[in-house]
Amino acid sequence: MTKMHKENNLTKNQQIVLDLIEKSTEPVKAYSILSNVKKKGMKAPPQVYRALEKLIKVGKIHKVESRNAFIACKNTNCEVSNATAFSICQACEKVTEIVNSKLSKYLKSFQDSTGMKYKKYNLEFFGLCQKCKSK
Amino acid sequence: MTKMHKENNLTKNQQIVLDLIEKSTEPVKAYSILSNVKKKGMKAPPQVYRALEKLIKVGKIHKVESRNAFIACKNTNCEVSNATAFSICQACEKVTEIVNSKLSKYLKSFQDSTGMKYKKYNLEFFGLCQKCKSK
DNA sequence: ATTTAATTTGTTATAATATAACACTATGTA
DNA sequence: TACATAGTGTTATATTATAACAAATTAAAT
Ligand SMILES: [Zn+2]
Ligand SMILES: [Zn+2]
Ligand SMILES: [Zn+2]
Ligand SMILES: [Zn+2]
Repeated sequence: MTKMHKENNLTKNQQIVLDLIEKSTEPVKAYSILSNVKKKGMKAPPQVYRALEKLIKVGKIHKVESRNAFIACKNTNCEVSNATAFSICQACEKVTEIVNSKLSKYLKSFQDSTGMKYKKYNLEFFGLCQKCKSK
Repeated sequence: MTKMHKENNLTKNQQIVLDLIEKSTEPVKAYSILSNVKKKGMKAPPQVYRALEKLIKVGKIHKVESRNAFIACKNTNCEVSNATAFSICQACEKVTEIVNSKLSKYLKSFQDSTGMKYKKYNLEFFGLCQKCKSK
């Protein structure tokens, strides 16, 4: 069969899932993805979770751990997903990826007392967004 | 009935769950807690999850989001759980709470470009611990 | 071109994590 | 007492995620 993807090296299923996540303005949950891609032929959870796993690996998306949801990367694939930071509104659940080079430099060079060297971090900030704050 | 707790204001179930988590040297999963407290009379998931919720609220324990597991606070209840940082070994899954005032000061005062003010953060670092690094 | 290895797929089933709902009990305060 | 708040025990169910396996596809190597 011919190649099934656009200009990158994603497979058909991976591209379907990525397209859906990129179109969304909010984090998307795995089973919401599943129900939305059934019309495209993806029928079962493993198909979705496999695509998600690959997309995370290549840095196209991130998992928002505290929400069990997935969001498209807005930051040049976050050096393959090893340095992620999010801002989460506790009222409306809006999630934004934080792009801040000072923060990422600080965290990438962080050394704890045990001398452990980190390869990766994930940071989630919680609060109220402008909109919710002014209500 | 008489008071069911030790010197704090935890209930019997909350204290049972806290004792178990504090005794553990590694993060504990909810269903592992459940199976270990059945002999103490806690029989169903909601009993465990309610205790966990309260313990998190008062800062006695934290949830390690990327692992869906719970760990006792080692840091004066982290100002009621609003500023947490963990070091996670990707090989042996050892998890340590990071106590570092420079880091917490930096993150507590962090301001992003949207002007959103944060009430809470959770940071998870991933890498190899000393032991696993030298293998 | 044929073999090989690595990856991805489709599928069924099931595991693991977490919450809803409801009647009831305990506790603290007025 | 009466009231409000919080916690309990229980059953059922919702949500999130993975195991396992046969088949198909792809990339690379001979
Ligand atoms: Zn990113
Ligand atoms: Zn908001
Ligand atoms: Zn703590
Ligand atoms: Zn280790």
